[in-house]
Amino acid sequence: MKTASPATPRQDLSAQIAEAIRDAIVEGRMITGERLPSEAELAEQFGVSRSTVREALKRLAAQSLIRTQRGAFGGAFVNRLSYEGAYSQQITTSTLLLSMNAVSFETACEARYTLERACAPLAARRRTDEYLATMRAEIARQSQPDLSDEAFCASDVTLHRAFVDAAGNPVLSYQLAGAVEAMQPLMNMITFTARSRGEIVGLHTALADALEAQDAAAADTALHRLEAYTLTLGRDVMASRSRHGK
Amino acid sequence: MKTASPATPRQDLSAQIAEAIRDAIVEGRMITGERLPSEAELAEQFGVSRSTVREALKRLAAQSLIRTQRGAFGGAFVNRLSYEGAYSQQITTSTLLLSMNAVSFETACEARYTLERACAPLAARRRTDEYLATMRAEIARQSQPDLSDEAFCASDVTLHRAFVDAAGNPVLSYQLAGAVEAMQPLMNMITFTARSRGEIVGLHTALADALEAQDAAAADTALHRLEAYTLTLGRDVMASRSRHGK
DNA sequence: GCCCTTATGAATGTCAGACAATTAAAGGTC
DNA sequence: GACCTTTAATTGTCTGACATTCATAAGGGC
Repeated sequence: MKTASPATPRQDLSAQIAEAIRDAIVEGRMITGERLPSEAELAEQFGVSRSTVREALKRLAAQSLIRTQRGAFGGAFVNRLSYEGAYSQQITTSTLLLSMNAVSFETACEARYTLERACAPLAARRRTDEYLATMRAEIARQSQPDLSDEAFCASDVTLHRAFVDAAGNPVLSYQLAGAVEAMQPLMNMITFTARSRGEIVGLHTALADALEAQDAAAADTALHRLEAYTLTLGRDVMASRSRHGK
Repeated sequence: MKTASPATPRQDLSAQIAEAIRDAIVEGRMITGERLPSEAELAEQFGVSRSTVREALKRLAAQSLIRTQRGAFGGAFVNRLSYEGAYSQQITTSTLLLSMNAVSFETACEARYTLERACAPLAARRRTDEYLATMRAEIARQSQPDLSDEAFCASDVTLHRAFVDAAGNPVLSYQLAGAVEAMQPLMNMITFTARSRGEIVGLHTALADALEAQDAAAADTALHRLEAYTLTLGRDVMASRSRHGK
């Protein structure tokens, strides 16, 4: 049946088939939850072997466009692409992009805080007690002197995500997830002294206070100062790294 | 050799292998441009068949973590994850998220313009003649009355991406690419009247003027008004859609 | 009739082996 | 040295088989 596309043998068959199915999903010809034909049927439809179809399906699964289920009445189903799924993909891509050293600490830092500041007006307007409580709790945790650097960073991420979520826009949260989480590996390289922790906790407190008072300008200021301070910390690490060779 | 992980048979072998290789790449044990062992070698190393390895590799290829080359001295190579690659993945994920109707037009619109406004201060400070010229050119195109709605939307995207790129931060551009491009399918549903086009072109001109004058506040205002206007247009479409069934 | 156990069949997951297609490099010819 | 041919390595594809999973149907005990 192979329709023999005239001059498109540039890609693998599996890539072409993956693309065809992806288009069907994106264009709404297949709806969420719908079951794809079985691998054997797809193989026949596209005029290829089952292995080729399977490779195509694995490509789609890697983008979490479909999920597969074994057993009777199993098969491949169109995924809903939940926010969580989108988040994790977003984070994976962003982390990759940064970890491949194509991006300087300065650039990543600037992007992250610029985006975060964008949330400030919405967060100040919409913040609920729930998110405020999360931020306060993380600030308390960050004040414990026996906290490891990794745990401090993780808490930092949690706090900032609470701030972003307080803006009450899931698409914004999704976009920011990448920016905030992807910075963590870079932040993890920083050894936090007691003094720098104190400084950061102070700025976090200012941020939480601003949100509580629904003062967007104050939140903006706190984030500006946090960016500046993070930048100096990061620069120190980068400088000492390049001094000690690689 | 199968190390028989104690209690992790939750995933397919191909997914496990993909994850193992992905970790190796992310953690820097494999560097950009490096060649992976051949499929046959990987199959032996992991104690699985070649098909299983291939499925794992397809998963990684779908995330553009690797690229494959046929022939002698071919194989799978660790990809650099260029900005373009990251862009397109970002766009795919964002588009999917929006197109699956899990997101309202209002939410998407708010997120998009909130993020774009975040770029205003940087863009106003750093804008070069190049990006200004691109914006002016797109405004001129949008003023042509015989332009199709699709072309109008595409030009809109180009203009807004020029604005974002003017901020001079590639990470920011990458993050925004998703927000801006993913809106296009939603915008494409809008039929632009001559009046609405005029309104939009006027706001675009105000945005370009603000950038030229390096006036961040004016750019912010223009984007606010653009958001408000886009929202009314979108609401009209949604309303008429729900009236006419479906 | 009701519940528990046991087939059954359809589907994915995995394997093994084969061949085709591609490609860079080595070797040969002039 | 330039050009052509061979070669070997590697991915791409196909075929057929078996293992595994799992909802449903069938059967048996009470």
